[in-house]
Amino acid sequence: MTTQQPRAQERRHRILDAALRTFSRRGYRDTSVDEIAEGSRTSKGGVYFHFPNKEAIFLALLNRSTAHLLERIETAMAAQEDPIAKADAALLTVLRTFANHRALARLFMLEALGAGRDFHQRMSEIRSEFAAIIQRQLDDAVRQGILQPLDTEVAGRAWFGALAEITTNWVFSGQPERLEDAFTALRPLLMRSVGLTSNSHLEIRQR
Amino acid sequence: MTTQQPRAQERRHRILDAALRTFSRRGYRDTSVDEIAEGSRTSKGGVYFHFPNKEAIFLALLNRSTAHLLERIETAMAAQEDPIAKADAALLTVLRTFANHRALARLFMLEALGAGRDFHQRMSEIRSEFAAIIQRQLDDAVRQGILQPLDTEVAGRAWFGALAEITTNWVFSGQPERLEDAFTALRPLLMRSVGLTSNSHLEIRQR
DNA sequence: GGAAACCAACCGACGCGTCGGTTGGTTTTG
DNA sequence: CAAAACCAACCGACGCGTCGGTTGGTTTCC
Repeated sequence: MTTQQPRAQERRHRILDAALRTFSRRGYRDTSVDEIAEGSRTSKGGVYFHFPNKEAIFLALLNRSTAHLLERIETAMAAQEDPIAKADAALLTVLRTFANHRALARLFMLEALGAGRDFHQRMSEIRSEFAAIIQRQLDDAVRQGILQPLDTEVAGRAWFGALAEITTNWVFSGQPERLEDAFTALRPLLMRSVGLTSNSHLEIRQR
Repeated sequence: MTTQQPRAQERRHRILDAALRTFSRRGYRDTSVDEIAEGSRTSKGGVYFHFPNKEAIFLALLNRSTAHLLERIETAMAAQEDPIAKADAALLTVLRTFANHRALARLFMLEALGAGRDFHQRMSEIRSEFAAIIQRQLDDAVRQGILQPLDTEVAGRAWFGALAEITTNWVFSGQPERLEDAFTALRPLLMRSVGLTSNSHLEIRQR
């Protein structure tokens, strides 16, 4: 293997970056591979050297983005002790990431769902993955006696769903201007929903 | 518009019914007009007599379905006195309708997003419309002193988002088997989220 | 009979994926 | 060490199927 890989690696990244830009601006179906090639200062042939087909580009992008987001979530959660604080940190991380990368938010909230049958399976997994992160923390909280027992699976999904709806609406309409603002209103709702009075347990933390 | 013949009206309905079936089974983009024509025992030309283009078919379908669902919600809400009960009835109506018409759920939760840019606007409106219905009831509840003041807009969206997530997951995975079952777990969460203890206010009502 | 409703056949654009060919760096060899 | 051989990476024109939409003629209904 004649080591020419760094250049190729970088090209591959460029392709995925261009794909994110274009998919999130024009949607999966309306994006042509030619556009991605142009956006990544490559050629169609170059794109097809790195990916077998258009679908694979999208899937790779989805996986890369998911992995990146999960990583950030892990880090943020690791900085917290309390399971509720961990769950809270996870939500906040998602919100902040999307707030700073609207294209990413578009991708996850709109385009990925609309990209067609073949991606539904993967999207279902990803959504469940995020909900499961919440669920695990709630389970811990119940185990530690912080929460009364409850259906944590539904609660995890409900929390995620609430967050997703706020985010989707922001993607659609740009409201509220600062996405994080919505969270200050959402947080007490979520806390109360699992039986925590606003100030009983969770102290609002740094930043 | 020179009085539509009853036969033509019926044909138009058949087209929309076929469109619902096909769009929800194969998605907007993957559905060809030929398929809709075939599914409605018409011809392509016949379809194009009733609708100017494919987009209009989808939009008409979306609007018809939305109107129908809103109507059911209105009816269900009218049977309740209490604003919280009204909100609850609205959610339950949505859930039941989707539970009985999975194709409709697919359409709203998945395919509508994949139909392209032009539909995002309309979908945003529809989502906001549903959230606003909840919001109005919460506002009433606050006004009547049933609830402590809270950000009802966020709460309305959060409620809707939680419901949507549960439903979307059901569309994806078929879990839980009976969609209504999820609501029995979700309801107390929602109630608590706005500061109602499970049994303080709302009595579980008939059916 | 004539307008409304319907139809089969047709058209043209578009986009995915392919494929023959190029490039520029790396390894081999005399 | 330099020429020859090699190869991963890259390029872009084009074939081909698909599909939205059109058209000109036919049937149905008043």
